[in-house]
Amino acid sequence: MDKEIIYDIRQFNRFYTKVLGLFNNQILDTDYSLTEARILFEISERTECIANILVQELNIDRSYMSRILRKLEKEELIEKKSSTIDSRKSLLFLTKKGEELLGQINIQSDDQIIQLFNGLTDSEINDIRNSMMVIREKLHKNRF
Amino acid sequence: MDKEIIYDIRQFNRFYTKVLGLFNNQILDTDYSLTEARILFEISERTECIANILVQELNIDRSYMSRILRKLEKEELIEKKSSTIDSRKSLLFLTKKGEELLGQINIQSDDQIIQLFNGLTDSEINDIRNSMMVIREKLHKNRF
DNA sequence: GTTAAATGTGGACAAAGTCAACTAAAGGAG
DNA sequence: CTCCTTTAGTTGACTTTGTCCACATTTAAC
Repeated sequence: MDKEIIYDIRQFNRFYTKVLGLFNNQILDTDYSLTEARILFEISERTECIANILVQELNIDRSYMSRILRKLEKEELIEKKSSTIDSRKSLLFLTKKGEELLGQINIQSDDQIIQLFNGLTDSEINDIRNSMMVIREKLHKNRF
Repeated sequence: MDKEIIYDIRQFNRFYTKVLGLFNNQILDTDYSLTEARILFEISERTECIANILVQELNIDRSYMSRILRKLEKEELIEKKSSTIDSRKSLLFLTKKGEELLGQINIQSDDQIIQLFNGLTDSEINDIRNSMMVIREKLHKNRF
């Protein structure tokens, strides 16, 4: 593989690390971290969500996940319901309060995107979007 | 701005958070963190690098940066030379050992890229690369 | 039925990051 | 030059985040 291509990819990775870093630090007038937000998001997207899926999906240590979930439960953002078919597992659900928080987070995240694209023309925005789709599709095929 | 576009962008951001996460956790059979690697990289890229530039560029707290640099100096990866024209500043340089480490890190990082693209055709790789260039250019114009 | 694997928890700890107070030097404005 | 402000960096005390290991329980596999 060409050195120059690798160079460009790494340059993009550094660049996008910075973009995401700004996004994720800025994340939230709420008192919750990016990780917690991602967990809430994943729970809301899945019909039968258990801790171990989150561990794999978000690449977080099991014990750490356990503690985060306990905290979220304590703050009544999520509920755990022990599975009837496999009592090792707990099914995870957002509470009303959790859904509301996630809603807030989504609004703020949308705002961040809007700011990121502020000043660009519709056509430029569309170019970026299409480029993102290309990257995601191609790499997705390839294990991600 | 269209809801659907925002949705796609955020999907990409989640996706690429995961990609970079894997990269950066995997980062290194060496005993150094991503942040330390980035600092070494930035020092090597600049002719007159001082701590405060790194603070701004990498978005890291001043006090934290101070400690990291002290550690890197102690491990003889970098050197500080107090500026003659402004004695508040220290100019930062990689030592031989630091350059060697960065070299190793670069080799490993290149390998990661190669793995990421493993199985894709040259044409697909080029599509991805071009897409990355588009994103970087357009967003770069826009403050990043 | 015994062994192995999966799921989750808890303790103890280490690494990463933050906040505020501080020193010291440089850059003005008068 | 003197006073004030800004910039660069350091230090202490702290919180948050993340890791490692041992463990209990339950299910799956042979």
